[in-house]
Amino acid sequence: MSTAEETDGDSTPWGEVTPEAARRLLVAAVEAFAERGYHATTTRDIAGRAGMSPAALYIHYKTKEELLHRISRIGHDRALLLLETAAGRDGTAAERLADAVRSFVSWHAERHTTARVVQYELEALGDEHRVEIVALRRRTDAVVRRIIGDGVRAGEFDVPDVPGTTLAVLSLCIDVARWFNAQGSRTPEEVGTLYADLVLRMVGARK
Amino acid sequence: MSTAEETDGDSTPWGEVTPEAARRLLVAAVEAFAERGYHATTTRDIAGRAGMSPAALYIHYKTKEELLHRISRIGHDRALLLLETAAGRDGTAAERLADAVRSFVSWHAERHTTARVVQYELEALGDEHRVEIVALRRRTDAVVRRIIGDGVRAGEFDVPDVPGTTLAVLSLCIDVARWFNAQGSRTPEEVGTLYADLVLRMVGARK
DNA sequence: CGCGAACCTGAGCAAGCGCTTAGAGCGCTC
DNA sequence: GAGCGCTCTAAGCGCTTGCTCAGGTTCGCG
Repeated sequence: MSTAEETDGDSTPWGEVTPEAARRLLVAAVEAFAERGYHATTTRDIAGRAGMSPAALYIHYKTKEELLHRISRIGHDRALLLLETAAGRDGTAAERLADAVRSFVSWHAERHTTARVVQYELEALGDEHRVEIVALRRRTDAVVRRIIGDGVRAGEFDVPDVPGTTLAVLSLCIDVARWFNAQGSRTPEEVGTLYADLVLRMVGARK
Repeated sequence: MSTAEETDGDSTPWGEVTPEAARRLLVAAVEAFAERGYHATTTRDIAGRAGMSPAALYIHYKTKEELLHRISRIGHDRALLLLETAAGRDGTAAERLADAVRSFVSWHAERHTTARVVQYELEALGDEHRVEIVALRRRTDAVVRRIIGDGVRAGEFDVPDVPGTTLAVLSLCIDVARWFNAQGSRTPEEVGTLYADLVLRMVGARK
């Protein structure tokens, strides 16, 4: 944990953001956006949380919207990586689906501050940036749809409506970011396990 | 449909809001809040959509936040009424749960513009108003939990974690407001039916 | 030591914000 | 038909917003 730097795990969440001042600003922005929402957050608030003057923000980022885009891009990349890793492992469709849901959901719970911004501030992005992010989300959808489709073809699952069920599964997982509370009684891993079970039921996985 | 006025159904969505100018403003606010979010919406935009000057808004509402509160209050009341009606009917727990989910979800799809504001702009409310709305949401949660609990006690459902499953079911239903698109390929009723089936699977209802 | 690049601040600009005020128009009653 | 209450508008106030810019500090490097 101390010497790890670019191992791409979750050890240093914003390790790819340099220099350090830019990372501090970005972390401050994540907190502020998650608490109040993008539009209700001022650049003065972000700079203040990072211990800087408002003008310092514009040395590292062209606009407030660019900050949101960086957060959204990195967050989507990480979430997609989690899903694709689980989907690519060996095992039955049920095992891969459970694994994917468990890691995707526990990430949304563990890092719910980031996830809230990533999942619910999409519409504040500018047109070009939004197009880029929407493409990532389509890949996310495709990964889940593929696992469910595999399970249906293998006779493991009973799913009358694959696209609809895919949508519902992803919607269920994403919404964890909205309600999860760190002070609550469940750990991120517990929520991940619960949700993996619920999703297996949704696709009619044989026990 | 033509002569119905105060029958409390969904025939005249904002029928309880009078006078007509106040209703026009409220409908305009719902559209604007749903499209851009509360904080990104200006009072000039709301008044403009209602065909009035900005000052006209303040004859009918004390502040912009009061508008949001009225929308949120009426929307929560309606959604809660749908759930309680379904929950209070005769039938097995599975029938009541399916009924509740179907009507709750198809309302969120049909009136997704309103529902988006109601469900996702909670945090923009002032402290007192938010407390009031949160109380309504707890009642919503209690209704669903009760049906699921009934089903477990009757041996109809297999649910290891009732509070967790209740949370997941409501989360799934509510999130319909976020992704539903009127131009999409599914009707609100189709989504309601699909979701009722998925929820019955989640609670392990016997076929 | 001298110099340039990188980083940051204090002050502030133009624009837009929520909301207020003075008064106009209109339909109602007595 | 004068007076009154209700509804609405034009104008604008005070403030905050995202963002800029000239200048200062710090640092590595010759």
